[in-house]
Amino acid sequence: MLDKTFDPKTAEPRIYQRWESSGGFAPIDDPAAEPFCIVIPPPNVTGSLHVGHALNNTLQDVLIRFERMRGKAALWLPGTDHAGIATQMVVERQLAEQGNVGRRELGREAFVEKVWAWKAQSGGTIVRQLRRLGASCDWSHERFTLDEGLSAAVRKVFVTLHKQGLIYRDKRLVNWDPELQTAISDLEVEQREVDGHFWNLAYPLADGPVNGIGEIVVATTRPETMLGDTAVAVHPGDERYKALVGKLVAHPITGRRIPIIADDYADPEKGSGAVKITPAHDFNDFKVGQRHGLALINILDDRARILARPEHWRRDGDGAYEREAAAEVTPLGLGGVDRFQARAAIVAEIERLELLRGIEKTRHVVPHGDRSGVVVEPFLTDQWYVDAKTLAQPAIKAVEQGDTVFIPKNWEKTYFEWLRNIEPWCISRQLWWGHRIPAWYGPDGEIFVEETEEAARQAAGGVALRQDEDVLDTWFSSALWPFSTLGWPGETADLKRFYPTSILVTGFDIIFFWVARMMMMGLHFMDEVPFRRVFINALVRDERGKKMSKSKGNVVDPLEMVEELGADALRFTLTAMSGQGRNIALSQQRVEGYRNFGTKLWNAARFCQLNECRRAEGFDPGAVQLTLNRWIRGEAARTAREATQALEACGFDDAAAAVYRFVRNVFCDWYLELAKPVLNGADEAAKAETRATAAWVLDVALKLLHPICPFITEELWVQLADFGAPREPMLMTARWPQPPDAYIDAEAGAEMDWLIELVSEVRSIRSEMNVPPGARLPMTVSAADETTRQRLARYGELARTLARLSGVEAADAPGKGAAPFVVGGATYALQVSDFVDLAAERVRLGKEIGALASDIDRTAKKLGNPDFVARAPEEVVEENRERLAEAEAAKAKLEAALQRLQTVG
RNA sequence: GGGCGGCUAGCUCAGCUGGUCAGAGCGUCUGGUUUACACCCAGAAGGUCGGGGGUUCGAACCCCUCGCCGCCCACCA
Repeated sequence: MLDKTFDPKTAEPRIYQRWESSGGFAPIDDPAAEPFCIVIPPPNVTGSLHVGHALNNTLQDVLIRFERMRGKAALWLPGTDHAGIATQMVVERQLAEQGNVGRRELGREAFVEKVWAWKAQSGGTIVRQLRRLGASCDWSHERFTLDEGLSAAVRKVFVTLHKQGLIYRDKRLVNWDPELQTAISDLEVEQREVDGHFWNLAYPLADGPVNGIGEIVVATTRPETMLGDTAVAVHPGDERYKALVGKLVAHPITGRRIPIIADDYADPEKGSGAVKITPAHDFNDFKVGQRHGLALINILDDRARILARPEHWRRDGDGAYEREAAAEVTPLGLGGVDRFQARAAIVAEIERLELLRGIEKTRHVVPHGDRSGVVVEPFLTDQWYVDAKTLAQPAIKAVEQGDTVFIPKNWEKTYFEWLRNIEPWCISRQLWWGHRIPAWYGPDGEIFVEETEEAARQAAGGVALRQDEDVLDTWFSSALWPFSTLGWPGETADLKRFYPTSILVTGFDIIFFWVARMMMMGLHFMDEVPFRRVFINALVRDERGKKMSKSKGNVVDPLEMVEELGADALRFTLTAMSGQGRNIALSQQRVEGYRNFGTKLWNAARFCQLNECRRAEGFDPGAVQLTLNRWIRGEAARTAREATQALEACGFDDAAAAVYRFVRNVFCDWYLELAKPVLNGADEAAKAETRATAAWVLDVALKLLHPICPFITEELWVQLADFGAPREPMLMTARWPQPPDAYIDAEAGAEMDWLIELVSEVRSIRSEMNVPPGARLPMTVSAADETTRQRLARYGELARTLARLSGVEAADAPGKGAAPFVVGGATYALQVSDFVDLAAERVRLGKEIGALASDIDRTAKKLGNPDFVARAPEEVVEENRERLAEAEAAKAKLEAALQRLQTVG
């Protein structure tokens, strides 16, 4: 016998153990089976499971379990990401907390060893948590972005792209994070709005006033960058400054003579119309500098402190840079001073020189590093770039053609927008944790890009080489994930079988970071999209629509919920709430509700067990006789169809709602209740059929629920293994139900609907009339049509039980002190005379009649409109006619009843 | 500045290609020892579908407009 309740805390880990040791997570070894593959969005190896992971992985597991049960060779390929910057930062922080020497003092090798140690120590956490959630990943396929195979793939891709000219080294401005002291990509820059100032600075003309103009005023929010100014620009059409173009100004601080140039970039509408040009510290100015052949003066070191000796660079016609001997020494003793202190010092100096022409407060957006949170500097360095523009073209085309489809589709717009405006991707990072760039430098700075040091040495003719110090952006290896994890560059059976993968499930926040780049790399190296569909799941947020984050303290810990209420309950909640394109606000109450649902299911199974509802050998649901059983078999078929279609279309919430409703509101609320009299009755044949049907329906329900709440369903499946005819030993690998549509029996459906309506109507009146629950009431039927008479003959007994009636008698009209109501083709009257408050009853009838009257009114008006009758489809018109007739009949009956009540009263 | 999404019962949300679409869950209220389940059962209340205009025989659903809210991209004169 089943226990009273299911205890997820002890049962779930036990069940998971059984699944895992069964080998059932691996794809079935049947060459004929259709492959279905999902690669997991690899979480940070040292991370832990948050609600977003819980949602994302629940949905993947639902799909994998669904397809596995449908007989496909389902592979859910798990793994983790080394997460370069994030992990390195964690370990650095840890070193600091423990009072150890820092990364640089420790040295590269020792530091990387520390990171591996940290990975060994905490790397298992998230994987354990995924298991706790019930994720049916094939752990034998687990990969890590820094493992040997994936590292080989990274080297191969890098070298190949380099040889194809799609990866190159370039000196240009990058987003530089002075805290982490590394370049970061555009995507890792976060624009934050902050308070700031416009400082209006006067630059005196170097050779005296022109046309009476002695100075030119520029505005800046970053006065310290003026140390790197190499021009002042005005708009070519700006009459005010026309005469000044070509003249020189004297740099207020350094005295350097710099030209006034004409360039469209200067906006006459903004400020004074003149703008200082600092090519080495501003992306726009960089372009202006290129157009005008300006020198670039780098004034910052890699921690964004002012250089004592600025670096002067000049670009020749081939785009090569040449360092000019720096004549200048940074004035005012600013060498080595922090950028913000320098800013204050410069402003003070300008003020002292009486060249400050005003300060305005402003709010403006300033780029910050998304990891470090500090202000990012445009910084002139040598970095490796991917020619993303070229790789993007096939990626755009593939989605345009529908080779890969986004769900919901509108995310394609976001995808296109980014790819069509893509910039070169800076992939080198000045970090130590990651894939070291496979490039070596010869004594004269020649570059050799090869997969191994040995190959590079050979290419170099055997001279001593020095490997590039930098590592690759984490997302570089992530971009290869769909094929590198399947064994590429080896020509493995997995790769052949499972690439392209079936679907990617991820959040919209990494469409650029990850999805687009996987598309680019997948198409380039595999000549085929990496996945057929991309499902963008909702983002879990707090109640204010804010992203959950540790710093805000609004984080819900999914594992706490799992511990308290079970993984099934959390999974059901997330699945049911996963409506597309929406945010999910997780509430404890909601999860409790689904925990309760699990208990409900458990008890339904217990009921079946108590009533000897064993699976019958050779049972054919298509052959059942009883209306009740024909009805529930049809409802089960309909639900199976709904759930299947919903899951095929990633309608997770629809699937969850369909099976929930079926189990709770159909099977438990009505079928089992209606079955009770049969099960307790004397008709042995009916009893046997009902028992077999109930057992069959329960199994169907367990199967349909399994992808969403795998634990409790598996437990019931196993505990009922010996309860009747044998079936598959494990639910996880049992076959998904596909009851034929022929099981749907319209006649049985109509009769049960009628019975349900009749019982509900009686219950409603009893409640409204405050009839004591225990009281059995007589009911009369009048003006019953043939159908009703037949149905009453068949189900009167059932109705009596469920509605707690003492009897159902035919009568000419509702009797005195009776509460009338209309269902189908008859008027019923519940004898509530002992309890009824006549006034209340009049009110009730009045309300009913009123509702019918307004419905009649609306419908009649519609039908009275010649345009409606003429233009609306015939079936819609007919539907309205029927509706009107029914409402009018019902209203007439109730009015007659009310009339009688009046005279009695 | 460009773009996207949202605004439907107290709360969180379903409502696909316009015609039973005004719904669900939770919460609230009322009443319940019907032998599967109080993690339960039965019943009820509650919304002029953000405002305005338009198209249509007919609009929560299409168009325009306004108003909030959120997000993404760009932007340090």
